[in-house]
Amino acid sequence: MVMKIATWNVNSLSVRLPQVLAWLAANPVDAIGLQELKLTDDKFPHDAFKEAGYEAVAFGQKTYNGVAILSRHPMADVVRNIPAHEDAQARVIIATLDTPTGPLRLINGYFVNGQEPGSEKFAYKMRWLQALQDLVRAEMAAHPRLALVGDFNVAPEDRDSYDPVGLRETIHHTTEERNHFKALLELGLTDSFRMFEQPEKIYSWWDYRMLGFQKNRGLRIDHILVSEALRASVTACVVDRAPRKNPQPSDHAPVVVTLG
DNA sequence: ATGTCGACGAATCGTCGA
Repeated sequence: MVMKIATWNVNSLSVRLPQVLAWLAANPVDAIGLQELKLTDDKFPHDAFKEAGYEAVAFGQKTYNGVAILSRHPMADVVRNIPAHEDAQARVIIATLDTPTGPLRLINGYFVNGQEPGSEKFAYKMRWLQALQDLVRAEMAAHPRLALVGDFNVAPEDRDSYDPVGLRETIHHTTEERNHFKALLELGLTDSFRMFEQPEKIYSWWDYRMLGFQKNRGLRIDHILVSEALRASVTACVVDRAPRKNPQPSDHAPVVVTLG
């Protein structure tokens, strides 16, 4: 029973809905975490996704942020944001997917960007990452089959950046951010992309400016982490660059994990 | 500092965030 789970920062679901529907038609994944919806829940296109075969749970807000999970399998026990962490920004949604191989806890996050080290936004990123870590620890204790997906806004290693030297200790590259990523791995999660031999210079985000995509000046900041119980069934993890070539693309590409 | 998107409010652009 092959199952696929994806993550995609769509940078405005209103603008990107046709592309998301087209991608799902070509890639009928079991579930996908979406980030940066930039719309309120009353505007969430439940009907369009239902026609495509997906139930959705959403946690949106006006203008910024906003996350959702689409699933072909029934969802339950939905959590919005980090319960122990007061936050005006809609960045996390969690659901249990009732899959043929058993329940799968899916945590979908739009991690804080952080602007630049030393800024107030960076301090918020650090607090948020700590709160998320505590939440993931608790979720893992309750749900052995767990995946953490989303736009992490962290390039975990130098090979995840087009210019690790020039961008050393800048945002997405700092030791503090990378330590938070490592802390998630130390909880027992595995970066599914790095379970496999991958081509060099594979990224999931490219700046809109300066022909970033055309020059492959990107970062791998969108990730799918899996728990020990899921790890054995992972057979592939790929970035799908194709949607980045669309007219009016998101600045991010989808990442897809296959569970065999 | 710049570049390019997208949302927003109050403009037919300026500002913010990424």
